[in-house]
Amino acid sequence: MSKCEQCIIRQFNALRALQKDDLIRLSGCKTTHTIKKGEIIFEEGDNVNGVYCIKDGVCKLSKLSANGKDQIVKLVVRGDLLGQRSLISDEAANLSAVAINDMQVCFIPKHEIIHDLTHNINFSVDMLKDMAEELKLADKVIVDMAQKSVKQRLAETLLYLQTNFGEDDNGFLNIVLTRDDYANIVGTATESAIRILSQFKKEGLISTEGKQIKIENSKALKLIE
Amino acid sequence: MSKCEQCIIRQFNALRALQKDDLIRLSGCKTTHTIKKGEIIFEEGDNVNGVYCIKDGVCKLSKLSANGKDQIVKLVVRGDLLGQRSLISDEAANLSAVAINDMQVCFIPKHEIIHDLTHNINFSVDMLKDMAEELKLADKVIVDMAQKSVKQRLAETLLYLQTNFGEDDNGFLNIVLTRDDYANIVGTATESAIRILSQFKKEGLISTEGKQIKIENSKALKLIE
DNA sequence: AAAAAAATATGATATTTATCAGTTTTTAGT
DNA sequence: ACTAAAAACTGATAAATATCATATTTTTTT
Repeated sequence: MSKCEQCIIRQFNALRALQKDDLIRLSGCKTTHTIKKGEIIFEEGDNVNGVYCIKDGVCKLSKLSANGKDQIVKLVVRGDLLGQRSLISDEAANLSAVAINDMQVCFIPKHEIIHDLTHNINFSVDMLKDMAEELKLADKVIVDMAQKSVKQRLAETLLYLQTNFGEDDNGFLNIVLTRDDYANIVGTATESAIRILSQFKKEGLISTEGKQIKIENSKALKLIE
Repeated sequence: MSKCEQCIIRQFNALRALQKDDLIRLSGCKTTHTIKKGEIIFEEGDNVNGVYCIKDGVCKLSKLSANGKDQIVKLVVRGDLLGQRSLISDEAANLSAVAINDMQVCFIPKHEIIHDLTHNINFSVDMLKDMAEELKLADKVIVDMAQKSVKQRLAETLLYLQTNFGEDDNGFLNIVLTRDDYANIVGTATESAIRILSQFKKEGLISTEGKQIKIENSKALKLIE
């Protein structure tokens, strides 16, 4: 089993603030898990009882709305923590987490995190900084949802995926989402998302091969209105 | 000048975690301000250099979108802190803050807050809890924006104002917003907000007298779809 | 490899929301 | 109290988006 002291992933989140002895303690109580694509990590209302540190893979954080549609609020990726919001508020999960592809995660029990939060001020301040960044991003999403068209949001989502996940040797986005996921990220009907992607394809902005998407003209995508 | 040690407002925010000697120190460096309705407290891009503790009044936190419309992200009220997000991230303001009615605020310089954040773990954890709560609310707004109709959002906004600001002796909401503000909260065109309010009036769900709004049938408002 | 299921795609149409243009009412300033 | 400006309102129309129906393609299961 890998050791927290030697894990480089922690540099990407608040765990970077921990010292060697803390990390050794974490190593002793953490559990490592493989999560298959499509598996539910936790659902709204679940007691999470700890924090996941994402070593590899991606999951979607979503919330079920009254009309039965899932809204994806955030993609959680390698290096991110998962579950810290609920842990800090000491509440059941507010969002559901579902794996988008195969994942490797470490689970750190709640009491260990609480211990560090209440004894290591660097850790709590770093956690606070991470949370402040998340809040800023959430505010941006609110404004985009309220003021931009579905087409603009879908174009931005594609560009976001390009910059954050990169492209493979053939130029396809390094993350594969269903059309339904795209719809649930931009907040529209699945048919609408499909239609707009088809339109982008016709206009030569993207090309597709099954679920895979290649961005052909990112400049034009940025100019969509 | 009033003293932080005796101020009850701090019970509503993270400042509750501070001890008497910290509060006396704050009292010595804080400044008290009266802000008139419509005045700008800070704008996107400004360096805020501290945190405002709202003693009275309400302000809107908004962001200008590309199409020139302001999106109101949050109403900041008595007891709330203002400016802490930017301070923690050590960035210029991400949102603008404008007074919706006359306000009384205390301004606490940045270095004092930083001092407490890095020396008082109860304070940083409390700040973290407040921020986690804000993030949860922001996530809810994202889902509402994405999945609910303008009419639903406007109905919910009215109910939110009723529960959070209450009503005066005549039954009018204890907060007065312009139709433009309503539009900027729900993320729609001003005319659309006006039109829906008119419709609510015709249906007997609300009544109005100038800018003042009275909720006549909250049960029916909850059932809007 | 065949069958079943799921996902993608497209057309037709309905509904929602934005935009433009103009009127009336309210508010603020002198 | 009068005037100018701002805000609220309404109608007509255009544009965006959702919904329903159905066909096709892709993926999964047997």
